[in-house]
Amino acid sequence: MFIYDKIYIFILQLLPLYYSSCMDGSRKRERSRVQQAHKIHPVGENMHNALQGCPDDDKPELMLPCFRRNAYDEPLASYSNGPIISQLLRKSLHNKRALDESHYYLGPSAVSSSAVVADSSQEDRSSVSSKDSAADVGSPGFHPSTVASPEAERPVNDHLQAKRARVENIIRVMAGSPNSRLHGEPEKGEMDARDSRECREAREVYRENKRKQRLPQHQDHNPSGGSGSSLDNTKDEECHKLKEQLQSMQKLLRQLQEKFLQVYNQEDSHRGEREDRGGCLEHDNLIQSKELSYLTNGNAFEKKPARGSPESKDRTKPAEGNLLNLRETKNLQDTLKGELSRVVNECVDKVFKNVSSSGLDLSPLRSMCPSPDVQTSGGAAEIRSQQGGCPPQEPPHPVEPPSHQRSLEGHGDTDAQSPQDQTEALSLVVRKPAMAPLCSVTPTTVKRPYPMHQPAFQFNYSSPLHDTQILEHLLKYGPHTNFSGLSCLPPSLERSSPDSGELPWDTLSMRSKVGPGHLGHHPRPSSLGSVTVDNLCLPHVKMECSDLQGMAERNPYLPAVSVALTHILHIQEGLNPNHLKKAKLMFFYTRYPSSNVLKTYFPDVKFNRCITSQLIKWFSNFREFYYIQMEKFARQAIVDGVNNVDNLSVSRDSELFRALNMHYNKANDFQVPDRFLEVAEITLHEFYNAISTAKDSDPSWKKAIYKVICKLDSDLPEEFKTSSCL
DNA sequence: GGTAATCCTG
DNA sequence: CAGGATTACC
Repeated sequence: MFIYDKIYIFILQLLPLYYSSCMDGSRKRERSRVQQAHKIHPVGENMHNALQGCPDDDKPELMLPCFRRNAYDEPLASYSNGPIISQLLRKSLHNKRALDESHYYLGPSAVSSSAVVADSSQEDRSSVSSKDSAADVGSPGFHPSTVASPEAERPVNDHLQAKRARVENIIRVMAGSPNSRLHGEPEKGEMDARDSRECREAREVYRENKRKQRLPQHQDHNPSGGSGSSLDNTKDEECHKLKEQLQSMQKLLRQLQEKFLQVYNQEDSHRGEREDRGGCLEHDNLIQSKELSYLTNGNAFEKKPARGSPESKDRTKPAEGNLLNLRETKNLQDTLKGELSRVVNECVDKVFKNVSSSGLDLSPLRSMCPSPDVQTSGGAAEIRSQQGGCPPQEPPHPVEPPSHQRSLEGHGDTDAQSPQDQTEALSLVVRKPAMAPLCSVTPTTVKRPYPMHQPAFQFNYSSPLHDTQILEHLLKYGPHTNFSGLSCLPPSLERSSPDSGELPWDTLSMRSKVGPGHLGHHPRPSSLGSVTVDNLCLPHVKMECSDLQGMAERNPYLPAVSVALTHILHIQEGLNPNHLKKAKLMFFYTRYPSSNVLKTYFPDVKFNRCITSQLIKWFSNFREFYYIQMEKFARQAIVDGVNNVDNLSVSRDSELFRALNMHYNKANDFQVPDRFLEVAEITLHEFYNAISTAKDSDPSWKKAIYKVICKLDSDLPEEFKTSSCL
């Protein structure tokens, strides 16, 4: 089996999970649009949809050894060079020539050593034939060429370059920004696949929603979590899958490394023979060595003589040649390690970034996860040191960092849009996901558009996303948590495949817990769903986290995971500032919510006696403020000489409303329902009448008013139920 | 007795 | 907004 075939297959195996984990914002927007059109909403999908969810939706067999041409044709067209793989393949070219020319040049059908190779080759051929027929192995122009003749080996090089280009492009696509797909309209097949996928999602959501709505909502406090068992099981499964996929990824890496070593050990045995074949091979080896040394950041090869230099000619000496081989092998190994490490890390980063790119600020994530940008520069050193070698770090792709930055900057403005970021006392070690409080819950439009809350996406963090938030949420809610109410998830992150262990990062499809940005402007197609009630069993999660963290720490290829998981251990529960904000907004509808209502509308809160009391206390405080304001303004009206209650009205311009709005809707990003104005006016009238009739002399004169007001509660919009953060 | 609402205080 | 005290209700 030839090295590039192995690389090729391996890369193609990695590709789907890359795609599955990397989804760009435009895709999400597109998805959102489609969802709206279909009146369905995005949700966590089961893993079964993983493959269909890939950009290559229509190629579910992508994971199989027999790859369809389309699986890599598309990436191929988008990118050009890939130094690392280029070097590897170039080297493999020499190896092949030296080892067994006929073996390879007989064509794919003759390659019987491995069905996988044969399939791959055939697929290669078919894939290339259309656009690259000149390089086709089986094409007429392709003939076994003598190694010594640079001219004659041109067809070979063409073919190999074609393959190399594909591998490189795949690598590049994996390593680079998935935004490449953004620049074009989604293909029809993709769209169709997506639509069908979303239909499945909708059904899934509906089921989950129904399940959630059956959750006990009575007030009997159930600290153990009435609905916890199944959810905990789900979380169990997700964590387990996550671990399995991590291991799968590691295994793939190891396998590839071993195969590389195997191939090159084999190569060593033929080294002398090859070297006798003439200067051409030697020349190419020199080129490769030199370029490898360049790519490997030169620790081992930095002193490598320049191409064609006198010193290089001496390399034909056996001892030196062997030494070189050893070093090349080592270097190649390191190169591969480094490259794969980078790719894996980038996959991880992509996962996080795409989660956060759903309208989230990414900067915190970048600071947390060694992003590819970082890795290729300063971070590379760390990785090298971790690996004990010096995996070459390919110079940063000229395109990639900008694309990342673009995507980051695209949402960067969300970073600044935290005028109302809650800073309330909050727990401590790790902040709960700071959800954007900025949602207009009413189905109507917001009073006015607030540019700062106009993200490109439906949901959006108003404050920088804490680095642990996503992973915290992942473990808290599980990869398949129904975030229907928070349907900001990139489609890619909602894919997973239970029956495929080859999608290691699919279950990293973290659901970010974000708040709806502008419900008014983006009628949320998620009314069906609701946030899965969190009955997190914290000790369990901690255990799982520990496992994951241990894995991550043991695996130097996953520094980002290691770092991230380290933070997960501090997951805490309870009400967070966003819950408070939500409660305040709910007050516009209900002044006297029952505990059942609270439980219904805070589905992401694990209710216990303390939490319930706290929530009730919140509303009590809200009422207190509300009545104080009413009394104050009623007395003021009397002082001001208002002699008719009919002259006492509450409008959005009135001082009373402003005071209330400032208290419950400080950011003023919520469209206060008109009903609240009516209730406020009624309350004001009640106070006015009571005071004007001197009923306030009675110590309990307010009770009558309370009795009236408590009947004026209105129903809460569904949006409150479906989203934990508004 | 338990729960929750209100009142009061910080 | 939380904590404590008081009160009301079941």
